[in-house]
Amino acid sequence: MSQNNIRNMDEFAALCGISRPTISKYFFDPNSVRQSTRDRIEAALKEYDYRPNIYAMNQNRRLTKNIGIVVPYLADPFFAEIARVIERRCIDAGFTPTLFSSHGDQSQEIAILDTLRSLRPAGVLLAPLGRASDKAQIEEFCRDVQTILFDSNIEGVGAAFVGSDNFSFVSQTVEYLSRTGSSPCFFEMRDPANPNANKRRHAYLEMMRRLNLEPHLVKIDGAGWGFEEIGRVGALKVLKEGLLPTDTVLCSNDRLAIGFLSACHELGIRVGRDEDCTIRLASHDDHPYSRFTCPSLTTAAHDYEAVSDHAVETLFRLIDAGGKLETREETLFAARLIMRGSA
Amino acid sequence: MSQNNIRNMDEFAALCGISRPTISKYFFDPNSVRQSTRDRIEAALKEYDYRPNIYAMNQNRRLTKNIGIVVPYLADPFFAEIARVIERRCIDAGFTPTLFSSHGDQSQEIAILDTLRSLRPAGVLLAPLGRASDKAQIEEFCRDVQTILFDSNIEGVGAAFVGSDNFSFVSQTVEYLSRTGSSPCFFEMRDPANPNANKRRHAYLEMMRRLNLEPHLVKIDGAGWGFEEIGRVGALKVLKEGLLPTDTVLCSNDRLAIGFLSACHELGIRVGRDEDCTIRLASHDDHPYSRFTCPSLTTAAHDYEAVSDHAVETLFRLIDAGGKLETREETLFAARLIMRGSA
DNA sequence: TTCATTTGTTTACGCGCGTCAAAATTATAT
DNA sequence: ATATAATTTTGACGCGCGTAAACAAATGAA
Repeated sequence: MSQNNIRNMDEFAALCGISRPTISKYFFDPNSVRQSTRDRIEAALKEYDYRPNIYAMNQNRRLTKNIGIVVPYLADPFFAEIARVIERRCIDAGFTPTLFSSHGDQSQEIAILDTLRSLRPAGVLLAPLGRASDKAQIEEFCRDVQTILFDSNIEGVGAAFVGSDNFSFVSQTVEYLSRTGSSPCFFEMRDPANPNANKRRHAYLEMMRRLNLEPHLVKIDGAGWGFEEIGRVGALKVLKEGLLPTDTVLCSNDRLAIGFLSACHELGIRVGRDEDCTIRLASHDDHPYSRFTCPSLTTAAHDYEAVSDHAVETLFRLIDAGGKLETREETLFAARLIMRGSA
Repeated sequence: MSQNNIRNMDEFAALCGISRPTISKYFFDPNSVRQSTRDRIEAALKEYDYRPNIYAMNQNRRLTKNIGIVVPYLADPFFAEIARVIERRCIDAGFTPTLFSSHGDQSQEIAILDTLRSLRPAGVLLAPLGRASDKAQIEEFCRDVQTILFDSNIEGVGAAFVGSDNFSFVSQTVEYLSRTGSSPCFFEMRDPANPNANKRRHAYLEMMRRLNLEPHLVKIDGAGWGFEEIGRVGALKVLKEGLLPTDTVLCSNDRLAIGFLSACHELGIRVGRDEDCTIRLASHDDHPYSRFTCPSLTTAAHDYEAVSDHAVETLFRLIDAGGKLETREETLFAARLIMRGSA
């Protein structure tokens, strides 16, 4: 490894014995130059460890190699996990991902889109806040920047949507709970921030209809992204006032269920399928912590990998196609039922 | 709002009726121009919503306005939370933070430092992996880039360190547990990834010595960042084999404790201070989920805000000082004992 | 009003690289 | 070997802005 005296691409090109335009071409896409020249460049690269100035690179490129990843709430390990996988895929494909979290806040989501615009990214993977999103602004953003939506859909916005099939989640849990005991009521926020919540409610109602069972919706108050606390407070109220219509509860998502379990423990109510338990509880998402709750949560799991992979892959197709897919694709992945202690 | 036809700073300057160098100055620091000109620029900014090209800006600036934030493991809500606060502070101060997670992996940590180097940031806030870090590489990085270490210290590396006072954490929990019941054993990983773990062990031993109590270390196997699972498996083994020397357990951190609780539940062991409980459990960190465990966790809380604020503030001082503080500062913040159900 | 000080203007250059067109070279196929 | 296609080189320009120096204008206190 020699001294790193190389100030610019010209000097590096001279050391390689290759012209600068070719070097430039190589850095945009290593496969765009002949194998033999690629080898020579990479040998020199190893010896002198030169790296082109990213600012100068991106200034005049039609398209940068940046990819924006936006999640609504990074403190939720679900999003942290999915962001991790997506990040990995982008890097492996030669892109530079940048991670943003809206932190559950509309103004921050808008600010992120603004920042992204000036980054001129090759593409963006956006999981919108949902109900709290300023849809007009997102729509406008998607007109300017190649964007794939994930997790939370906004009809007609973005080049494609990749997410989980909420009906698959709920149908499996409802079917399982009904088959192995009494049928569940559905525990959810009155005013859910995430549109998936609405889809899940509809799926619950539909499944109960199909199974010819009477549906019960238990709606609790609360706003924001502190779902555990909302679930805990809501469950305390419901349990104390005896408002629970069934002994089997299906939570809209795991974080609410975590709060529900906390409330049960506070009240000395045992949850699970043992004889001394009075409540069965199940949920959706397979939150990273759901296997460590007490009891561990029976839930329906996202196919993280499939969602991440397909979102990234769709974005790459979009980029390759120069920003146009024939139609706006919507891809939904099925859930996998995970049976644990709580139901 | 007019059309956004403005292609560059020259055009915007013309529309303002102000010279381009002054506009340039304004964008580097709005306070560096006279109030009256600032007003004129901002009025024009509102009307035409021009934004300078960040790539051209950063290409020739001595110092960019970028700040890198690096955490070891973003799926841990503790780091997600601290990153959120730091991000906010940076934005408010007119900087552009970029968040990176090493995902518990040395090679990724190194890759991040490499990326950061070419971003030429004004400063970096780095929480190293700890034991898994390549210290030589980090040291070299810190020589080139203004860096403040946080959470996990590396002696002598970086311009300053900001973290929590592990002795404060452990002394409070040990004192509390010993005062209100039998004295605790210390439950930890045999080979902890984080240097804080070692500090906590020493603090435990020191506190037990001071209180004239016999210390007991319970070391469990496991590697990586899946602390909950490591704690669960370790606790299962310890509990099943009757290796627990006391009925009071102090976990090195909350994530291990979450695993411990899970194991207890599996084995039908009740945890808490009620009469029918056989184990008391406490821990450290005040993990965002620790209030929702069953039972809720008695723990020692980080002063998130203080750590974040002071880290950011120290970095700003460093930047203002042109990259040199008189001495390498190490600032530790005390913990706050949070009494909950588990002990 | 006067003079020193702060602030803004003019002019001009350079940063590091993208990109283009035409020419030269190399690889591949016939 | 020759024709054709693919790749690289040469030479040159421009991107959008930072920055420096010399000068002009505005400000503010005496």
